[in-house]
Amino acid sequence: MLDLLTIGELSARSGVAPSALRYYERLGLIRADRTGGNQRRYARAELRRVAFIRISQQVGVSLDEIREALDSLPEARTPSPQDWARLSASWRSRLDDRIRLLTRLRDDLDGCIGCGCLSLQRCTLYNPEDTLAGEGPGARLVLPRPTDAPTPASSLN
Amino acid sequence: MLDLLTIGELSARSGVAPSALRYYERLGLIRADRTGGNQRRYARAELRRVAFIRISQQVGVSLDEIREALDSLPEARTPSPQDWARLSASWRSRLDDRIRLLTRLRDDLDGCIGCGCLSLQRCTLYNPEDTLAGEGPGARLVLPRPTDAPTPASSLN
DNA sequence: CTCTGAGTTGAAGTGCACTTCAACTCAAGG
DNA sequence: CCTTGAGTTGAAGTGCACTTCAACTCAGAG
Repeated sequence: MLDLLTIGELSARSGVAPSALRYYERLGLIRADRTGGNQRRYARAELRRVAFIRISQQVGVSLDEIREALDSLPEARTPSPQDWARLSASWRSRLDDRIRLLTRLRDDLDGCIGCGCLSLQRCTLYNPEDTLAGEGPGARLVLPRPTDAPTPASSLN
Repeated sequence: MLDLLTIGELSARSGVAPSALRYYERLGLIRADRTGGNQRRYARAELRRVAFIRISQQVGVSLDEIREALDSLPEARTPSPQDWARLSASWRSRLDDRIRLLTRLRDDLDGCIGCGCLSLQRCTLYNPEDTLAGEGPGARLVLPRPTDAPTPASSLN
């Protein structure tokens, strides 16, 4: 059966606010059919896209990159489990990197904070070389490299 | 020797842009003396504060919370290594939570994405119980909301 | 048919963490 | 003294990910 969802239903089932769903649609991350009265109707497959979006955000991926990833899904048919697995696998090294960074941070935190090494940029804790993009408002784990400051490498000379 | 740093020097040594340092000062995260000509001069101890700020950001803490934590440092004397250790310890459970979440995400990613469970809110991957506060639309799925974490101020006194 | 709740739009607003800008002063070398 | 680079300010701008708003229409129950 076709079983199309209203925006309210998709919101309730995904836990994502209707305004966010409309925003995602504007960015091209999800799509909706329209009724005669111009209301959105979502295929059930969109639920999976929304799930993928939210999970990807947790990995630290921007909506723009998520859109690129979603664009690689087949348009003709409903994506298969394999299609989704391929996509999720592409985030995996990113996830690994982030876990590594946070683990190192945790293991070094007590021993390192307060000691002299924190004054220096060469401390691995302070200056992780695998800096990643931001994660969204309020949840930024690793900040983008400041642009008008000298790079750490050069400034230590 | 007192060895005060200019904003440019602090920027170079910390890797943080001068504009960001001024911003931190406005928020009350760091402080500076002034020369007769109104230029900022930073004590060396500020370098450690900046380091703490950047590390804390990587843990996922907002500047506002970092300010609260820094406010708990002794004002009269230069903070000791123990003072810093106490502060860093307060981020630790947060870091643990974050690592746990990402690890689960990584371990479940391949197996779970694409399967039917992603359509459901009860999927642990999609809807980790330790981060979901509300249930209405607009409820953030994962962006770390420190509802359970002890506030730095209370936990440190 | 009426009523109400759910949906529609574009535009503007929010919050965070900064950055950029213009217009200006200061500090240090030659 | 002059020049240049570094520093100063408040105000405004940026980018992301949304949310809120006003004004409106639609869909389904009674």
